[in-house]
Amino acid sequence: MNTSPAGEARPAAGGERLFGIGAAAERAGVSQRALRYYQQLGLITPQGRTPGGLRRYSQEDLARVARIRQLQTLLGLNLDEIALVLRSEDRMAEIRLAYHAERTTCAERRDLVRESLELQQELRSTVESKRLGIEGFLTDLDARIDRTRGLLEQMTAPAAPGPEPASRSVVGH
Amino acid sequence: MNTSPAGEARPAAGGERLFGIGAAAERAGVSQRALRYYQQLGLITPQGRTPGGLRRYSQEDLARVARIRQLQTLLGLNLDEIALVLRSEDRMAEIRLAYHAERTTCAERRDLVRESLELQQELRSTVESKRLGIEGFLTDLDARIDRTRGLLEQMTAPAAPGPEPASRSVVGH
DNA sequence: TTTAACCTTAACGTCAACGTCATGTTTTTG
DNA sequence: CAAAAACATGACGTTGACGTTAAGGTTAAA
Repeated sequence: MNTSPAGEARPAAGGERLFGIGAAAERAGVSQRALRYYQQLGLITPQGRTPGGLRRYSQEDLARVARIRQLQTLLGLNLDEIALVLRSEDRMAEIRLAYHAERTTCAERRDLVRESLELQQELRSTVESKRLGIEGFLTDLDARIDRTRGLLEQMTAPAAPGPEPASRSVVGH
Repeated sequence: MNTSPAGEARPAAGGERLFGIGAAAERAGVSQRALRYYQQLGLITPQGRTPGGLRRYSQEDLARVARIRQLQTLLGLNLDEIALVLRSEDRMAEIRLAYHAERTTCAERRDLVRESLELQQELRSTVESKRLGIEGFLTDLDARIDRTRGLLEQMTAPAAPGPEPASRSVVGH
């Protein structure tokens, strides 16, 4: 990671402020290399370039990077799978816009929407199962923690006043 | 992955049936290489070996492999982190047994228990945040799915009978 | 006992997701 | 405008988690 002093946002004329790759990387919490790599894989395209060829990232771009990271770390998808998801989402937005403008419903687009819906539902089911898994893991872990706490209590307070050796609930210290 | 015909369990004498690495791998849903690799990293040690040196896995071993996979795929931990978790769990079980046998509470062990508790709590917090993240992701995804469904409906049924163009709920097909 | 199936260790290969130069360009700052 | 800071492209390096031979031993079945 670079030790650059946090480059500023550059307002051009319209008002949408853009970031150089350094500032963008810092804000997104990834390396510059990662940003270039994502671009190479077609995951993002910085909103523009300076006349000299330097990348300029918009906040929208940054949000996209955040989404990439989310899909990566939360769901454990690899970058190819992420590309699929993002492309599908992009197509949806595009179609939505087109539909909003001209009210034409051509069958080709309908099929694309159907396709997107299926992918979303597939994604949903994998995420749901992941949620269940994590939930199960958590309750199990809580049980373990309870037991560990119990043991620790027993070890620290050896003289028990009450004559009940078979208790198993948390007292909420 | 091997195309071996699903080796059988080998009952020795006591009754605890053991599996060769092929059968173990198949049951655990990992490759033989993975099992050896886990062993190399100290994550598992097959319960025993044949006189000739072949690994024998118990069901307990298989459960351990399942836990490794769980920590890997569900939480996204790497094998080094998994090693830490498992070692801590092992120490806990050991101490629990020792405490059960001789009632002695030496300070050294108490500290280990405390240490384990802290690790468990740390793990819990990361898992909890992961759960929250996934939950958020899911509700967001559900909203997206809703919107996609809505668009699809609009595109398939263009002739609207009722004069209300601003509806936004699911009808539950 | 002789296979055939299964297993051993050792060593090199692979693949994703970047990290890390090297070298030259662009932009910003004083 | 000159130096400093930020960036571009290209190419090679790294790391984790295995995959894949290679060259043999072990075990179960016939």
